[in-house]
Amino acid sequence: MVPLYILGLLLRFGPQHGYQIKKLLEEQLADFTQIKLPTVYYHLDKMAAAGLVLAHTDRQGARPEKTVYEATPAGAKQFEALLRKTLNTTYRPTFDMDASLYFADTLPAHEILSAFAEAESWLCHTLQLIEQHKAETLACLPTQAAAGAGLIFDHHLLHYQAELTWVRQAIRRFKEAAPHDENESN
Amino acid sequence: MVPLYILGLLLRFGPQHGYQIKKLLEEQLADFTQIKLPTVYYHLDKMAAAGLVLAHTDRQGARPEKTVYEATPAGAKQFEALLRKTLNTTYRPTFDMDASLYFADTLPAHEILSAFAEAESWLCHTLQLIEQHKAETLACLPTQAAAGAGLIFDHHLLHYQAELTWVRQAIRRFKEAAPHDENESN
DNA sequence: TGACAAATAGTCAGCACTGAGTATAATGAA
DNA sequence: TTCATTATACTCAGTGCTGACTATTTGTCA
Repeated sequence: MVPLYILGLLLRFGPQHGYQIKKLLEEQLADFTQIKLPTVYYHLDKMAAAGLVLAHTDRQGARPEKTVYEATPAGAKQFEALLRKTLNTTYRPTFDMDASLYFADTLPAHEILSAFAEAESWLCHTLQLIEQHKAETLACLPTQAAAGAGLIFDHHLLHYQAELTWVRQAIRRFKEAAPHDENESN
Repeated sequence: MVPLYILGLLLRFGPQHGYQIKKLLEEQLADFTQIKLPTVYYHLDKMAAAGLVLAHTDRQGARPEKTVYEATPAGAKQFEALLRKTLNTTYRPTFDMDASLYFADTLPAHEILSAFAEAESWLCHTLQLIEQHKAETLACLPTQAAAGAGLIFDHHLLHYQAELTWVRQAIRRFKEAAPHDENESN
């Protein structure tokens, strides 16, 4: 995943510092990835060793030197290979929540319910946020790029929507199972 | 995640070998986690060092010795803490697919479409599989345990459903964008 | 009864990732 | 003018995970 993003950004926007790549990731993909700066450097170093990117340090005047990375032809080839591979990955989610539900009988019902209640409101809020980002982003993007971006936004929206549906279902079921113990406040 | 599962299983089913824990994970949670055997041992060792589990090797006759792990009271406490923490984790998905869509303009439309077509049929198939597992599992489970398991199954079903909806939407959009080039077969 | 597969029970080296830290440059506020 | 943030640019040690390997035991079919 990470090498694909890095190579793609280098090819699309030209040579960059590690820090600039991180910034590009934030500007363009903040909602969809959480790649950290050391991760970027890790892969840049690795790809430099593999000849997929060229690292040349440049020094301007008395400034401290920076390292600029640039995709090589081998890198461009690798980018295409990764792109194809990624396109064919299958969806296989795992949810942390599931573990706690598997052991749900160990916890009092009201604790579970309050966790779910918070999840519900967070999801509502997040859905709105993403919807807003989508509108903003698509507004200032050329049409052919907007198509891909729009799909990515919808991908997340659909899954957040599904999560919300599920959380509400869970709340209903827990309320049915343990009709009412509202008076337990720790 | 993994320590939570391991401690929970040790507390629920009593002392176990590493291999037995792995088998329990497979029998009970195969659809929801893909924890590997070395991962189990890694965490058992760590938790043994931390005093959360007790490891005692037992030898029967001339057999080679095995290591049996058992949750300590400190382990039980840690289990509860992890359970609470996990219950309150927020849903934040990332999808590999998104990366390839972000660079979709680099690939010919028919390649993308065929990848999505395969994804669609795989999702349909998987949905049926999970539905079937759900029916089987819930049938042979006591009612209060079935509640948690049912929710976990529904969690996955809803998200696979969402993914399918999205894939179909994507296919429609790509077909609109690139009306017809059916005649490109590599 | 020997022979081959499958289950059982681990070990270990290596990879991906990141929190915490270092260090300088630009920018703004008092 | 000085001092504190913030932005820039990078390093490193430590964590979690797992593919590939080893080795024994237990069927099971010929």
